[in-house]
Amino acid sequence: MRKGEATRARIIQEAAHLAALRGLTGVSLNDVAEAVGLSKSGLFKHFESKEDMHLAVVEMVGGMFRDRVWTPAASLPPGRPRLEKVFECWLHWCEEDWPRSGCPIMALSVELDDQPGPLRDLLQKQLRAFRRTLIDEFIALRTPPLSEAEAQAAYFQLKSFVLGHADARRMMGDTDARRSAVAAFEGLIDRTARTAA
Amino acid sequence: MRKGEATRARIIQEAAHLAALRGLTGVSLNDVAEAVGLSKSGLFKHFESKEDMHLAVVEMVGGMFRDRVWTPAASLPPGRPRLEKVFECWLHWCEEDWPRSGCPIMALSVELDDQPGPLRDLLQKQLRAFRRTLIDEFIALRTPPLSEAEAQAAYFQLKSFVLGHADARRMMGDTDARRSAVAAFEGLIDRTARTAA
DNA sequence: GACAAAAGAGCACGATCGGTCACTTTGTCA
DNA sequence: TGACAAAGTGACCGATCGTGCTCTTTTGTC
Repeated sequence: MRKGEATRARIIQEAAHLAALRGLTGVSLNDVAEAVGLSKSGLFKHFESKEDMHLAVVEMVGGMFRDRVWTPAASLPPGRPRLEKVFECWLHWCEEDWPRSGCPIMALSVELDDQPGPLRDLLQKQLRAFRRTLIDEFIALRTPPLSEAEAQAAYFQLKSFVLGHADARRMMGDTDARRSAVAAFEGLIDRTARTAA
Repeated sequence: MRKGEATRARIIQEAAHLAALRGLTGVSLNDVAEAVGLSKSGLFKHFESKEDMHLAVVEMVGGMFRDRVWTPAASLPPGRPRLEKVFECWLHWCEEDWPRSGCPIMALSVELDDQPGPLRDLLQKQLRAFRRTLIDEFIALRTPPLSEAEAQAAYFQLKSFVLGHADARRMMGDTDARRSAVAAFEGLIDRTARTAA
């Protein structure tokens, strides 16, 4: 029981890393087995099928994201402190927690966004929950509170800057990506917090 | 000679569409052959290998992007008119030119960003050229002209909003994605054009 | 209308894909 | 410590992968 859970976690971790690198489609069970030091048939003691493993990957990555990006901010006061912490942790997640591969959630999003099915549904559910959380945080950024529409617009830009940061850094090799993203975000926060009473 | 070029173009077109849907890795030569109504061995009269076909796809998509997004703007006056036209055409490219699959360049970017090789190099070259063009356009947005750093920052945000638009629309099913993107972009242009003399 | 070249079909190859099964080894707990 | 389930292995399955080969059909040219 104990041993099994540990190797299962290792499998998921390796699969997530490889999937972030080459996409779910680009990773075979053999690749994962080799990376984790197991025989291919050994994997099937932990997962019923490849798709079952994919689901575990999405779930694990979603939980890890929450731990690393939201949890550190949750203990701060609502509004600006939390939002700034989330943004900082999000960039850190992309750069440091997945240094070789980039954020697996972004890779999975692009890969799954036009492939209906339980995998896409699970990812979507997690993303929607996080989005809701951050929109509420934007609402609390100002007194009087932001309208739902204003907060949604602000979240759109926040998420855009995270995506832009990843694109600039990874695809364009832009070493100033973080600076650009932080500057854009600070401008957004300033404008949003300052808008007419 | 003539006939061959036509089918070659059809192959590339189908391959690009399928690759935008499922990624280059997720598309087999059989898939492409079937989509274009050809036998698998027939493909090899037009391409030496799968990677050769991938290169043709990247090149063709890059040229098409330039035609659909930059060319319509190039005939307008420099600065704001061109930038607004580019942004509009870019969203149109994502939504209408690739309605089922989404923009293939974004899909390819995420798939290739950590896979060194001629494919990634070619894509990067095209993206860098376009980026340079738009940065120059931002520089011309205002008198006195924007500094290189200011223009780079503005381009970072423009590209971010395009990425955010695709993510919101395709992954999150946000039907207001275009409105959010346009609003964010207009804000960016206004602020950038207005900054201190 | 002959004819070379181009376009494409059909088949077969070795490798690898996801997955199954019978078996051995290892860990857990009474 | 002994028993029994869990963990892990290796051989193997049918299907599909990218690619080469030979052959037929189509196309453009003189």
